[in-house]
Amino acid sequence: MTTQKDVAKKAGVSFITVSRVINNKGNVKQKTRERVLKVIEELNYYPNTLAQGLNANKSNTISILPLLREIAMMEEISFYRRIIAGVERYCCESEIDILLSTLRGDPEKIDYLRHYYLRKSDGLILIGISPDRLIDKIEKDKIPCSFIGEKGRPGRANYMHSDNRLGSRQITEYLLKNGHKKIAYIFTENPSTDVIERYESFIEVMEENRTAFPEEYLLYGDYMEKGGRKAIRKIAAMKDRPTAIISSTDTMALGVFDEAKKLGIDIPNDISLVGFDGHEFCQFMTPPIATVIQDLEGLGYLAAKLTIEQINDPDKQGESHIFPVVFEPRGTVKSLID
Amino acid sequence: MTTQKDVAKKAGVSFITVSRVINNKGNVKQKTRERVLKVIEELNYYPNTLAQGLNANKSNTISILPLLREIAMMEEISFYRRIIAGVERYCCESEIDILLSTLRGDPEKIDYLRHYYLRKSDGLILIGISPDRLIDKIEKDKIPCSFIGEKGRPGRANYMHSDNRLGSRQITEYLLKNGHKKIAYIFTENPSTDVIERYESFIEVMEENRTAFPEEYLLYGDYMEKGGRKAIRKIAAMKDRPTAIISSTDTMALGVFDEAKKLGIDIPNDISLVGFDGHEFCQFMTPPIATVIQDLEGLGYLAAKLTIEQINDPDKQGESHIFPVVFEPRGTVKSLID
DNA sequence: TTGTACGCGTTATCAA
DNA sequence: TTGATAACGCGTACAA
Repeated sequence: MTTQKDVAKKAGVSFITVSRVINNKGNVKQKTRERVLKVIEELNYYPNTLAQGLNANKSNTISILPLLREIAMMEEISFYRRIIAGVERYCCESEIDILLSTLRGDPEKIDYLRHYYLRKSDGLILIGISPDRLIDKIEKDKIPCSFIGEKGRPGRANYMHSDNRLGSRQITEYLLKNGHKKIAYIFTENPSTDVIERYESFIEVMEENRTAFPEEYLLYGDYMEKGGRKAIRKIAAMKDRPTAIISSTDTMALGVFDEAKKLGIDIPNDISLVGFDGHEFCQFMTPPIATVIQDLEGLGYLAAKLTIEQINDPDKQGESHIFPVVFEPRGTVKSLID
Repeated sequence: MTTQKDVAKKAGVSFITVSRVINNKGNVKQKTRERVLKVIEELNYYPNTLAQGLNANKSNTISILPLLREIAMMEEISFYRRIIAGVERYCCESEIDILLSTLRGDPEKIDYLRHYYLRKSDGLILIGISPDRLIDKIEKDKIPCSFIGEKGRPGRANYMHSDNRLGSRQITEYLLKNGHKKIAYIFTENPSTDVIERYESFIEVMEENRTAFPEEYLLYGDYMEKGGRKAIRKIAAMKDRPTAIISSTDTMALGVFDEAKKLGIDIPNDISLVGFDGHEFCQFMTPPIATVIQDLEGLGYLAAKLTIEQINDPDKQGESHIFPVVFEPRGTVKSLID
């Protein structure tokens, strides 16, 4: 391995001069600098970031930590990738590298701050992880971090999530306005914060509009297609079928969509359907599936930005942001009003 | 920050004993070990991996380096995320962390080995990156690495890719067997190695079967939906339309599919369509799009496995693997034979 | 403008 | 079984 010493020797200077050159710090005579740079090139010298990090007690990395529920693997991976793309876009500009560590297993037992303490990650971006158990340590050790998809009290951490309530409100109001009175809802087992908000907002709007929501119409899925398939089969068997279905996630909506076809149920003529998430595939279905589009890349970008700002300014307060969403009613919703 | 010294002081031992305890090396009296472990717990001590890495000149990380052509951003992100999922699955088991660094910009100017030299990544997984310019350094410095989607001469590096030739052969033979004689092909501008292989194999089979492939039927897309849309519009304007279209990628096939609908062209009754890649969305279209399914997660998993094996055994030779693919003829292909 | 001495937290080597 | 010392590569503080 080539070190500063090797470069220094060959360039006929002391190694500290080499350090000055690569960091553009201190005064180095132009001629010396050029000579050193030439030797660096010749010897294929790279500074050792481990040593730099040890010295400065920082590593110029941030860690992205998505929590993966085993059950929803591919679904979440696709979801996370878009967030990560946003993080990457910001980090690219800041010359910060990214440690990716998808977390699996029992959420109660995972050591979420491990990367900060162990790897000296300068900051953390936590996706789908509850701040409750972590916030004390974060405040105490001033850990720069952002929670995506969660809310929390103002303090050190940043919080950001999509406006699930608004999206859900828009869906529900749109369906009601179009004459739907019998609406089924596909909730999930082990719901995430996002999914809970969507459901709560749905109930709220239904109550505001004094529309009945019989228990029978509340179904549970598993985040995945399979859950949607199960749900539509249950609905198919009902005596009094709903005229519309709202699914907590696009993937379950997809399951409903595909299984309905097999059951001979016509969407939207027999039943209308709306999803939530904004997956790309929705728009290519026949008909295109109505959904709420989120700015996942934007979430990731902002998380990176705020986290890195805190790294550079340890006293910066945390921020909370709610990201706007766009409800797109598409071909899967039929108006019952002539 | 808590260091070995702090633990040592509180436990009433020298710091070297602490080191022995956390590494399970050397002899430490059981009672001392327990006392040290207790203090480690109390002080929330984590070893500093930067210091460990500096000492051992390795970092216990591997870098994933996907090359991103600007033009095909979301497409490639979706492609890469499945490979990365495979890498993660293996690394998880090996307690190795992952540095993710999506590369953008001019492929000729990117420093692909930067992570190895700078960050002391123990190994590299390069996706969609040509080995040509790198292989000398890799051999010289014995860099553990795997190229996904590329071929190369046996040596230090590992190479793995899907069996594009076989997939393409299966598609073409299937179409011919079903009576298609006029087949259009959507190739790409700036084709990747994968895409070139698919095309070459297509031509090979056409020649073997002495089937004419007029120049007019060779179209060029941009990897994306848009390319597919452009292609089908050209085809729609032809006097002598093909009876089938093979698209180099699923995403372009999707463009063909969606745009055909708008043009009033019925797939498969007017024209048959086959894609390549195995994207999930294909199966949910109406009708489902025929495609060649690849084991992307398997590619990632194997790349991680071979790379890490080389890290642990510096003299291990590189391996080459061709991954089997599965052609799934689906609803978008119509037989012309009664 | 350039150089020397020291410390970052860890592990390896040798000594007790 | 335990401890002292040196070394990993770099940057800071201070000196020349």
